[in-house]
Amino acid sequence: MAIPRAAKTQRRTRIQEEKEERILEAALDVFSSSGFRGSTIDQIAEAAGMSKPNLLYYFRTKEAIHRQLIDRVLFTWLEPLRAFDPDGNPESEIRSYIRRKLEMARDFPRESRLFANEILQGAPHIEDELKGPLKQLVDEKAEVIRAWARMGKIAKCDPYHLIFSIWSTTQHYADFDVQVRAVLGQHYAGEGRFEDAARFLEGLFMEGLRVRGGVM
Amino acid sequence: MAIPRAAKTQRRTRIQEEKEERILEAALDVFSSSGFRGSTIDQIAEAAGMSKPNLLYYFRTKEAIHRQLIDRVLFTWLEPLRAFDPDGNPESEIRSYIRRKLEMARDFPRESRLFANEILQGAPHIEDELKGPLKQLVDEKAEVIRAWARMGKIAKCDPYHLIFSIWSTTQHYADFDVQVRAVLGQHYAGEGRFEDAARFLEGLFMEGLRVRGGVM
DNA sequence: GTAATGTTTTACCAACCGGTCAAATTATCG
DNA sequence: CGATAATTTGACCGGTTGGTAAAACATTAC
Repeated sequence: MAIPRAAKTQRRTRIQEEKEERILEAALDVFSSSGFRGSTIDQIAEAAGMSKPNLLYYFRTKEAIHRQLIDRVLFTWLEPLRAFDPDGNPESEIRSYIRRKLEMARDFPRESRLFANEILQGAPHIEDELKGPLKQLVDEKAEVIRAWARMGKIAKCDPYHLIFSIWSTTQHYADFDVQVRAVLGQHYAGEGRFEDAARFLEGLFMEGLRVRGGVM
Repeated sequence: MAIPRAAKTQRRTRIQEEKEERILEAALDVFSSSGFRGSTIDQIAEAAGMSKPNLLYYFRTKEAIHRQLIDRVLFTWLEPLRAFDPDGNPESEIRSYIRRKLEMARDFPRESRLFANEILQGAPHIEDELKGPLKQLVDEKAEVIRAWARMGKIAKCDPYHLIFSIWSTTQHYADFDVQVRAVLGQHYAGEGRFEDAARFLEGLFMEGLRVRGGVM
């Protein structure tokens, strides 16, 4: 009997693991460039090299694929912020946070766009995660930044808007890649733009946060 | 005979103007929150309070609505950058550019999201405008900024990445509004976040661009 | 080998989608 | 008023969409 929809079984087979991985990989491609509503199961199935009913054997609905993808991405996406060390040196912590976020924009642009698409369209699937775990993490790190400012290690500033500005400036290179490419023209070639961006952003934030007359 | 599809006539009637406006207004709502592919004519028609065939009497295709909307938005969207004055004071020019972009994010978030959706999904409808008029304008203003740096009025920096960072930080408050709301929680209420953002961003960019040891 | 389980395919469905058509209705103008 | 043009509606169409059912096929366990 062929009842079990890959869920009834306790143990996942080798084929299941492979196929699910292939589906998620394909879905990342499709969802990140068309958004949830604009993507079709057929597109994902084709990108994954299988038929639609076959794909639906592994994931019962389009939502199920999307949810699993979002969950996975959200976790790794916050990794750099989690790594923010309260006991570290403020300058190097912020500098390396910027650098890591920029590396992620460079190396995982699809993940960034998947996330951006979701937020842009009102985050219908992840509102809870934003208000829960995300807010909690940001609150925690904001307090760290505030403490640094109190100790005079960096200029006084609103830590939330500081974090927003680091998010937006770095993710811009993934999310608005087409625009960046159009504007930079020939200078876009290769990955040089990421080095230029890193230099610019590190300069901006380091000078912008420097305590006047002192060293960070 | 009822042939004319609102195009054959030279003169637009009062009804035509009103209805077209209502359709574009409704389409802005729908497109900005679902993207092009994710939006349906039915949704737009319902939001505009008319039947689908009636809507299609004014705009022949879904693309036609979208194109007109994009054209209109793109023009006003670049207005602040156009206003950038080469002969003005660098500090106040940059400061007021930031402020104006932030005001637009506050007052026209749907327009920002429409644009963001389009870029995110690969800008299939406006690639030419990005590579043409947009690039040209940015090139021109980048040269202005570079000149200011050469004259020692602001710190040396890559003008393109400066512009990108102003775009991204300001538009973030429109495009990622849901996330900003989730993270700020109760502090999101009202429009105070825009004043906080303005204060933070002006500080960041003003200090970040200040020539060390001198005044801008 | 064979029986049980796991995987893939073919055929299909109801709902939705962008868009058309012709007829009915309403506004405009002399 | 009547005629003409502008607008609105309802019925419809072919193609796509998310998803299902069942049978065919492959794999594994004994």
